[in-house]
Amino acid sequence: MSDLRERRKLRTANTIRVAAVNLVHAQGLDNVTTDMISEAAGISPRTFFNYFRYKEAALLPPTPVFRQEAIDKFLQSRAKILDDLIELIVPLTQFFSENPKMFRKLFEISQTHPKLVMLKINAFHEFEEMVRRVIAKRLKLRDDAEKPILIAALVTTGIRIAMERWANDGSGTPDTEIKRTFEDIRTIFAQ
Amino acid sequence: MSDLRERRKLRTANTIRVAAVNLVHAQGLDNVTTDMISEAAGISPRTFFNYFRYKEAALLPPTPVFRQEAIDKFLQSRAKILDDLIELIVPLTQFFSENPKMFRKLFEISQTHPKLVMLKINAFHEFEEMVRRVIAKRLKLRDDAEKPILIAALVTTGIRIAMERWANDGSGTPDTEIKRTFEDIRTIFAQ
DNA sequence: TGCATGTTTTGCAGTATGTGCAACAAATAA
DNA sequence: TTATTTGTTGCACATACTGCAAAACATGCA
Repeated sequence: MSDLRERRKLRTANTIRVAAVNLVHAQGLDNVTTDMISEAAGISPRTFFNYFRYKEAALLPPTPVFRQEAIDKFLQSRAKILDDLIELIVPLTQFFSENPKMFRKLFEISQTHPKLVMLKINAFHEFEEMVRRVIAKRLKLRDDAEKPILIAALVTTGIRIAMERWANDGSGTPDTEIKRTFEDIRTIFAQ
Repeated sequence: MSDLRERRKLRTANTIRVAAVNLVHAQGLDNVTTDMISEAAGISPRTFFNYFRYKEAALLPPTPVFRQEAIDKFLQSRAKILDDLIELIVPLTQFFSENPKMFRKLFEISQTHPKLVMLKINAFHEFEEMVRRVIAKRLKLRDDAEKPILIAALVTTGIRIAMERWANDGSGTPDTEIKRTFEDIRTIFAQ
């Protein structure tokens, strides 16, 4: 598998994404067909489904993945797990802070249609599973043990709210919002 | 609008639900068509869509609603808001603890297909919005203020995990799992 | 009872999503 | 150049879902 081919595929996927986001932003999800997106992206209708399993998938940012070194560091650390998790996750928000325009457009779109709200929520849920697995590994527990499940759910919820805060008010960076949110969470449960 | 008509509609909706759950449980979501469900429920294919907007909607329990008296009590209480929220929400789980078989079947199904996982998550998200509104009212804040958003998200996450715990291990009742889960959450954030 | 009214169900015709398959085109390796 | 691998496309098809108007049904009232 050559490097060129891979980059070409990434570029094509991105072209489709841009076409999809723009069309949907302008006309609404229900008024945009996969044919229109393909047309705008310069590919055949069939090819659209080679890249995305369903129409709406072109409207989501690619699933983030932890860098291996970051995982290793997290697994070996003995500091508080919540702090380490935040440190592990914050770099993933870089994609958004580097493309704030695209992100806000995506965020805006995702509020216009129940289907898209659902997909956004689902993306966080998949993220939650990834976080759960890495927590289980650090705690040397099974994937489906109670502790990893609960911590992953709470942390993901915090991240979700923090990103919403950031997308809404605009000032600051994702990571300051994340820190502020988790302080708020502590306050809520401290009594 | 007579009472008879209303009850008939509820009964029909339920017939469709039962047919759908059983068929999907036996054959998997992708091998069951809306035509098959309609056939099994004794209605025409077109009528299916009079009752449910999309195929999968027949596979979800009806959205729970707070009873008005419970809301009033919650709004007027001056106790700790987290405790009051739990007290407000626990009665909603009665439907499940009263129909454990149906619930477990639903729960089982919802793990077999990404689409169904997504719908389950989405159901909790809609629940979260309901909780957020009632929190905002009690705190005399806007719906989109930070505090209601955050508290609603955290509480809903706790409930979701608690219900998963209950569905998985089987013993006990939903409300004991809810209390145990929130104690665990406190522990996680107390340091 | 029998008619008039409102409601629900149904059939039909049509659009869109999404899949399998086999032919084709293009890039890469030899 | 030729052989091989990889990606793209067209076609045929199943299924989801909608709008509309006719038919069937239930209900309220003379």
